[in-house]
Amino acid sequence: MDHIDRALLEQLQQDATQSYAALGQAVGLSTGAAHERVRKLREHGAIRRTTADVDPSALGYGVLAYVTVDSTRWMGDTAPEFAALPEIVEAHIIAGNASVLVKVRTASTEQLQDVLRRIHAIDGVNGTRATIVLEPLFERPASPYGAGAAG
Amino acid sequence: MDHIDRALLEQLQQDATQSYAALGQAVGLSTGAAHERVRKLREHGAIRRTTADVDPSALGYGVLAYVTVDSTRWMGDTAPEFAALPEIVEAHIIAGNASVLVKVRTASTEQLQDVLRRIHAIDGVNGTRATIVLEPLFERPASPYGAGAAG
DNA sequence: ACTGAAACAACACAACC
DNA sequence: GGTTGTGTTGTTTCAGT
Repeated sequence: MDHIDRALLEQLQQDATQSYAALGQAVGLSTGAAHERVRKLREHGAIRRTTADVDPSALGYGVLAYVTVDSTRWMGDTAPEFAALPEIVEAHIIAGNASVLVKVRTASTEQLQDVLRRIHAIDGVNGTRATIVLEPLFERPASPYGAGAAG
Repeated sequence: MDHIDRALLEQLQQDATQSYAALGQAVGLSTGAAHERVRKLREHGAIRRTTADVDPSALGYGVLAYVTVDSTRWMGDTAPEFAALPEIVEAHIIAGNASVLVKVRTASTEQLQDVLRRIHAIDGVNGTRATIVLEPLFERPASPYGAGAAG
């Protein structure tokens, strides 16, 4: 994981459709070498997958909310329960007042309410607090670059 | 935006590297027709881009936090200020107690503290509350499917 | 709008440095 | 680990329906 690998990752985050020739040129490598580097980045899990960034509103999901979940038990093994709700796009164990923070996309506030109901049905859950997003300022499908972290 | 388009979007979210031939086969279309459909989905913005999903920890970003930001003024025009901090991967205007919710990735808690310091330096900001993620249960780079929303 | 085929470009593998 | 070359595969365009 050197500076060339990081440059490749940055390029591929911006546009994963470009050819290995273009990719190589961007980082100062031949087509074959760029290809081999990317293959290894995939193999080692640095690139988890390459995916289409789909506009949620194109699918009718106009409501975005973050929900903190209170519980009466340890929630570290509840990933399957939350993942079973397709409207939940992220779930995290957090430090602080609540146990779990989830990110939810729905078509309507009615549907959001239904998701809250289903979260309440999960064993150990005894409370939720939803925060509705009025306007997304931006969502980068990206990890930070140029922020000085070491790989 | 019919059921075939939705099937294409789902396929491409799972794996954007597959060939148009495979894509067409998955949705019951010829190579050329699949290609034309995907071209239009890109053109109309349903597919914003195709991107590599990079593991943040591979880049040394092991700390994930959500920060609510309090302010003394309307924050609807502050997207550039927040976007200028590369560690901020999402920013939203929210309803509720705080004005803005941001998602932050850093290499360390020290670096997180530095981000908080720079958020405080934004005009109108008069408070932050950080919630540290102890363990991400899952993050889907996906919009929900099969959740009953209309396109 | 989809099909099928032909021209073109990119990928994947190999031999070598 | 890199480059350059070559057969194979996928992409892209277009006439026909």
